[in-house]
Amino acid sequence: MKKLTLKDVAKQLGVSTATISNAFNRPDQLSANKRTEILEACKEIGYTGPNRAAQILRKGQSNIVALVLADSLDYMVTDPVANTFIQGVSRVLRENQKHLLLYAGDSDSITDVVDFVDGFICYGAPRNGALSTQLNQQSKPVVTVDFNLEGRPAINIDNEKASYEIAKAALRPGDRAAILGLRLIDSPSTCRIYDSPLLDAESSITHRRLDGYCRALKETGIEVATDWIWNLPENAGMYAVQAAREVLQSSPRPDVILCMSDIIALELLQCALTMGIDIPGELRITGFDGIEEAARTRPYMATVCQSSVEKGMEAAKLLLSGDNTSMSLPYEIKVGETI
Amino acid sequence: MKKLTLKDVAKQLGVSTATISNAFNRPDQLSANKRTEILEACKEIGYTGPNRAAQILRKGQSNIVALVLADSLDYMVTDPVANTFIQGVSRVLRENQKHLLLYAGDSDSITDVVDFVDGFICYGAPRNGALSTQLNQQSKPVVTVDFNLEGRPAINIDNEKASYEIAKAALRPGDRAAILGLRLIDSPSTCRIYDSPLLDAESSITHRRLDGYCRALKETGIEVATDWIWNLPENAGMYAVQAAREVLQSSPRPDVILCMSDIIALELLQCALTMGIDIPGELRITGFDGIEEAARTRPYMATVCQSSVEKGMEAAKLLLSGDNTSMSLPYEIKVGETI
DNA sequence: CTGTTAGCGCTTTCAG
DNA sequence: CTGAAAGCGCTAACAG
Repeated sequence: MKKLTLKDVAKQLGVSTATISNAFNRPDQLSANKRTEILEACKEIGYTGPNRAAQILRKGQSNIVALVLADSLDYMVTDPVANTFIQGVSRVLRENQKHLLLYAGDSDSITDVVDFVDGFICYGAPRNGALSTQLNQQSKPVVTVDFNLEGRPAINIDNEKASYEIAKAALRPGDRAAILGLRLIDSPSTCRIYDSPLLDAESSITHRRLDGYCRALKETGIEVATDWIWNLPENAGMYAVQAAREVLQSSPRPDVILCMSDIIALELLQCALTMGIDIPGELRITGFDGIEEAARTRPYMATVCQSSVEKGMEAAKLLLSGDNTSMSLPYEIKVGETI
Repeated sequence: MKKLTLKDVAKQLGVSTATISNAFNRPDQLSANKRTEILEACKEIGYTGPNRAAQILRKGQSNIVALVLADSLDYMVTDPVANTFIQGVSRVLRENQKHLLLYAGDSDSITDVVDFVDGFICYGAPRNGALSTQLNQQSKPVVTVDFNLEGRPAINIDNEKASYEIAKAALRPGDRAAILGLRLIDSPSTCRIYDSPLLDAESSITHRRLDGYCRALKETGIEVATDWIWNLPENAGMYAVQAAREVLQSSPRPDVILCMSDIIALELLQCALTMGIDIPGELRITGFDGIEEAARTRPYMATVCQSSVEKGMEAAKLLLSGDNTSMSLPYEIKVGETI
């Protein structure tokens, strides 16, 4: 049995195509009676409504929102921070009957979808920088998160300030301090940064975090050499373990280690405990993000809690509202038991 | 500046629309020279290729695959098992230039997307049973995972056998045993099942797991009353904590607790350790799934490892291949340190 | 309130 | 290899 078209149905019911269309899309254009009559008849003969593909072309609207993630879905989908963000987004989209298309930030271009999605939420700077340009050149709404695109509304937290505050809480004068950073330089593996050229030093949030750490360090009278700053290419346990081992085996060992994510901090904590290091007696650790697992761990991780769910919800709301107003979301310093 | 259409471009370049279309879609229809010449000219004037919305309508193909999850995205997106599955799916889709649309299993219907997606991967029985019917009635390819749909290819592991084996490994004659189950009955909160009507007893994989446990229990000469079987509505820590408390406070306390997921088992382990219970001396625990966190925990969880990444990859491959052959994937019993 | 009609932008036959 | 033309299925303006 071939799929029914609106035209078939109109013929069968002996009314015009406009009437069928209106019955589904514009209730005000026909009497309530006629409408329910038509809708029932449609149900009876198995017509579930106008073909969406045709609607998309005709209306220029698909009810699909693309969520452009910073990196390949492969990485992103297992990152707990990204996940809670997606959770927030999906909650609002669902309320508004929109659908969610996941788009990888290392894709070649957005041309595959730009013609039919209703808008973009861009979570973090796409690994492929060309996407940023393309996103900005097209005319559909874009909301950026943890990242800025000229002229587009953005949602952020104050990463510099948050990092400054958590570092201040952890540091004591005379400390030896190390930093486990994220995407500070362009390297495919865990390594110390030395004087490698910095990656997106102007725009990336991890550089803002570094700025915050550095301000706190300076104020406390502590210097950190670039061989005490590690770079992880991705926020994944596997890279964190390597960095954790390297830093814990340094001699002399640092008194404080500032980590740019909870994943990193947790892995470090695990390593340290295994080595029999007393936390926070011999070593203080701070994280960033406030993921659930960080709260489950004993001792509780000192970290910056940002509500990713809310971030996601706000991003989706902002996109759907069409507003062009950026916003800065609150965060919370959780002192925990590791400093 | 208005967006260019294929027609505009054809006029500007002084060729027919068919030629432009062919240049983009069917290289064999024109000389290589002409083709690159056209493609370059297009790039120059800023035409990135045929409008996708129109292509979708015309070709009946969108390169979008819908992943129908068992429940709302809200729940699913933070479930580590689901996430690794999505990871697998996305990896294969990306290789094949397909895009991923996440679809909630508690949606009202699939009509919003059925007209334009190229196919469906259905991960677990959708909470809204109507979706199953609709999926089966439409003509686009469907692959089911951890679940069966008449006439459609399915990917599963042998849940009954795996559960039997892990239970056998954990049980000793004379044990008192309890079960922490998942979606066995229709209840919105954690509770014992007693003799509530079972939910999808025929088709659900958690009932297969229960079958496996029961076979092992019987063989070992152990009886488990229905007030020693708990039901969790979702695979989430919050429900697990409640069940864990209830079961650990039972008196006499069980010697073995069989959990239908690692999330449940981990939460139980945590509770037990907090209460000072010796694992496995005073209490043995088994999980199911083999999530990463279960391997990070000390003592290591005894569990059934199934590779969700592979499941996802196989599901996507199967969908794209158009084959109609179901498959059963291997699993591995990991004895761990909790039994 | 209903029917007619011109496209939305493209693909693909078909004749040249 | 090219150009003309018929739709894919629908919506919305317009005239009745």
